Amino acid sequence: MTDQHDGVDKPVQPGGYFPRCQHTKTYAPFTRKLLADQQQDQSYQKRDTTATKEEIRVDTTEAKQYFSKHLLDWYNVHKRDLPWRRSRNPYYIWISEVMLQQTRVETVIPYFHRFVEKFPSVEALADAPEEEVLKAWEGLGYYSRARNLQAAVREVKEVYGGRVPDTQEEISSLKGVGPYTAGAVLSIAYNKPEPAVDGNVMRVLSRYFLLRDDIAKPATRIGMERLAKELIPEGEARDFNQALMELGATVCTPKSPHCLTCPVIEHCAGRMEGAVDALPVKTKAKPPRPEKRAVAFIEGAGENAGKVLARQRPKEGLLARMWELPHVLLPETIAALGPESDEAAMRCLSESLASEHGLEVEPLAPMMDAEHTFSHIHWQMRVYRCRFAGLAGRAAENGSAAGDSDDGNVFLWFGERELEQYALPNVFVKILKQAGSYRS
DNA sequence: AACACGGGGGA
DNA sequence: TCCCCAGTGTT
Repeated sequence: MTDQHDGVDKPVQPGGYFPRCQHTKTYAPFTRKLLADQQQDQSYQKRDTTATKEEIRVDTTEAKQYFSKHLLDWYNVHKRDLPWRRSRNPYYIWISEVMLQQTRVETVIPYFHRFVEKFPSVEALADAPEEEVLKAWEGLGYYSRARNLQAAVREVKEVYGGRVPDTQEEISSLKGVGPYTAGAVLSIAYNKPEPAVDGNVMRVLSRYFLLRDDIAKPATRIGMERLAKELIPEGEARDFNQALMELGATVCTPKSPHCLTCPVIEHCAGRMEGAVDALPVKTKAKPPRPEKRAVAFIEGAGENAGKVLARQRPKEGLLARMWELPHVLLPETIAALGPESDEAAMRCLSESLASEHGLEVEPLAPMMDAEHTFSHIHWQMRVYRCRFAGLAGRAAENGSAAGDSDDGNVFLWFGERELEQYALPNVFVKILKQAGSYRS
């Protein structure tokens, strides 16, 4: 946390470009104005008649104009050559923005190329089988993004005649399009003066304007959007919004920011306060809960020789509709026993698979360990080699479609061909690779 | 307001 | 290895 924010009123400090204010939180003058606007627009207008307030307003305007102009000039020289910047096709911009949610530029680039090649238009994506879209997203994470994107694209095709909407109301109503993505597409594709506030932007603004509000809180994002919108120079929304994000991504980085090359260092309030390293303020997420899981590695025989039995996950929830090796959550009583609990774990694996899926297996011996951390769960997995002893109700036939009643209960023998066709969470790709049953 | 939802990169 | 990153939807 910050060293400044101790809940005690600070005295007004003389000197400096942005003298500290007499509040429990120490804001620069125009910072206070931002918050005042947000909370009490009218009362602020009335108070804004004194000489002191007048000066503050002038200061604010200058600092904002300085920021916008220098940032824009910098961007025109230093912008990166990114695939989606070579197009103004709103559909491509949209794809890139959805992929860029929670995901780095370098990671997204190869996915973006493959995705637009495979689904070059709204119609192509709308008409594609969901399975193919999920496969194209494999490894990118947050798979509901892919599902929501396709649902939204189908709506664009049917309701808007294939044209990506260019109004806040319409585009925000699409699945998976929140405040950030809406602003990004409207500004970048259509040059509309809407803010696009992501993590980069909140970091940059919190430092430059010395905003100590917790960026994890929704109310802070609302305030940032208001500020970001004010900063957009007339007719320059497209480049300005990208400039703001570009600065956060390449200069005003989370750790060890490159202040000496920053185009707006001269008026950066965070820098002047020596508070850059402490900003932005963000409450920590709680650590992921640990889960011990037993995984069944079941090799086929006869016509399924060389294949491994996989299960399709339910259509809702974690890793929805993706494929995986069958596995079960071990109860605390077993998990607490530690590595010596293999006997108990194997019994639990066998019993759970039988009762939950009608899958009969005989666990033979531990094979390998694997770990996977989601943002909220930590999986500690032990893989057990198992002998296949039958699947109740229905044989594990390749190619059979899953009915609703089969949700979470569909099995398939996975070989090379299935690996190329169906999406698996990363952790299972790694397990299969390490098991040496398949080539990469 | 709190939680669910992946995976990658850097110190 | 551990720590950090961070949009949208749901409850």
